Amino acid sequence: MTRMLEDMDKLVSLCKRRGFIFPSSEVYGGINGFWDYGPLGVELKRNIKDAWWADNVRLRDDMVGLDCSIIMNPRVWEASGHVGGFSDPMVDCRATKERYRADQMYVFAYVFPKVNHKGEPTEAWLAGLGSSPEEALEGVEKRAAKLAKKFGEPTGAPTIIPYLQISAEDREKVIGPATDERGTLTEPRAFNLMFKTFVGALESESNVAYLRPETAQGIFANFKNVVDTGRVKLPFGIAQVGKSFRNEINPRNFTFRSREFEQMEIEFFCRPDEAAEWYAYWRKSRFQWYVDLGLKSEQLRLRDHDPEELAFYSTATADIEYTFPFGTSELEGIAHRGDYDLNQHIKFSGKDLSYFDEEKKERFVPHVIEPSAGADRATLAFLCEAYTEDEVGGEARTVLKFHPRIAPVKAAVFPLVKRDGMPEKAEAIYREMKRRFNVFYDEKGAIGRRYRRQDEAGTPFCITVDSQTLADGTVTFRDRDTCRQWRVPGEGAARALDDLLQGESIPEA
RNA sequence: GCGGGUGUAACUCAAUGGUAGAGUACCUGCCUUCCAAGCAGGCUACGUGGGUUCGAUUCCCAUCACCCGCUCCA
Repeated sequence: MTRMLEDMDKLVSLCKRRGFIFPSSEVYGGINGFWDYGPLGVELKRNIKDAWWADNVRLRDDMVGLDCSIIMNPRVWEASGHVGGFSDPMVDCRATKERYRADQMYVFAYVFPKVNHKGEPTEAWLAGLGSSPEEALEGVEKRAAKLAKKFGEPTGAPTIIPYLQISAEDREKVIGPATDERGTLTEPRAFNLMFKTFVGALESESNVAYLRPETAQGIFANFKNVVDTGRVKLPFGIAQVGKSFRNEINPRNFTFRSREFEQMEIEFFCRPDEAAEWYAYWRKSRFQWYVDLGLKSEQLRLRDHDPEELAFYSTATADIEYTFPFGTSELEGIAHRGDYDLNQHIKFSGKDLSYFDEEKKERFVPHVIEPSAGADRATLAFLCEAYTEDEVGGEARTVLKFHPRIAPVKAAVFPLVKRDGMPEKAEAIYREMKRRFNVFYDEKGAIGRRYRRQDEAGTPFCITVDSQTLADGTVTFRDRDTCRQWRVPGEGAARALDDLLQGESIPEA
């Protein structure tokens, strides 16, 4: 009998109780949007990152790794578009996905003579862009003239209102600069996405720098270095795992949206004519990775973006989504980004970042497929998926059913009782295994209690030294999910554990 | 960002205008031959800062954190 985790509270308190995840700087009251990984959590997350690195980098012939600095030349963020509206209030258009500076947007309220069914004249609140109302009017006049054909000449000059002074109610009437639809503009918001800092002791505008909001740009910025030195040939990918920072307005849902988080990103470069194929490949391959590590349930899905949802430079994007207790959210995005990013860096850096194909004697800017995953989100999804409540011998138990590959502790070694030389035998096995696996030794309290403790930590196997061990040298192995036990020769215990961790199934009862 | 809620021990919760109690967990010892056993002992808390009051964990205000809904989400 298993049950899906129905709310996050249980997981949050388990994470705290067992040392997976703590609120950051908790003794000072915490800090919104930041979390710390405890002894078990750090092992879990590291195992997930290691699995990602092994499967996507080390075991492949077409991938190399990279580890870039978190603070980079601020021009990188101008090229990427992240620095565009820093500190200025911005307005988003829901229809066109464009973003405007609110202080450069003016609304022109026209009144046309044609009346509607209520007998009221037609109003049109047109938004225009410019550093002054006059400049903004230029773009708007044409659209007003078009409307005049339909509704008659406006009854006078339009009322000019800076967008920043529009009330929430009136905002619904405004027609965005690039649409004919009303009410698609959001309220003006300061967009301090990036954390700002200063390089050097002096805090002046000239030495402002940013903590990276994504690891991807470091890869693009190093594209030429890797091509020149890495002996790589298209198609190939560059992978990076590392911290990124976003000053989220509204961190929520445990670690899901944090201000400091860790990404696992790949930029896979290929010929433009092969990009669609590689996109399809990564879309499938990345989804399967989660399935193979245990996200087998219906909670996982792959969702293709609608055309109107795509960034303007992307021809296709898919999200790998997981249904958490708080809702369905993105674990990873796989985006076909075309040659947009490299071209941006070519433009801003003035350097040639094109690639010369020796075989075809062609020079071109490669296209890129970007599978971008969140390590913390993956960790959280694996925790939610693993969380199980069942019954053993009529007693409720909480167990984290992690895939052995990501389980923080691979096995626990116990003496059945603390006498007759059992602790010594058990500790010898523990010492031997510790050289290869993260294992745990425990001799305190009743055996059942020790098993349950390991269940809550997600330890897949427990190894117990008992009186029969003293007689014939065998130990018992106990499986976390079924509580089934079987005997294995003590000398072969490490190898037996290795086999089990490699996926060998447990013996039949 | 808006609205609502919560904040007492490691966890889950009580009580109280006169500084707090339980269960679980944890630690020590005894006992114990396989799934949270028992006995004895022990450690640990009123998020933070103000205010009212003779006295505040309790009332008020602020702040911080978390949760729920809306909003938002490169």
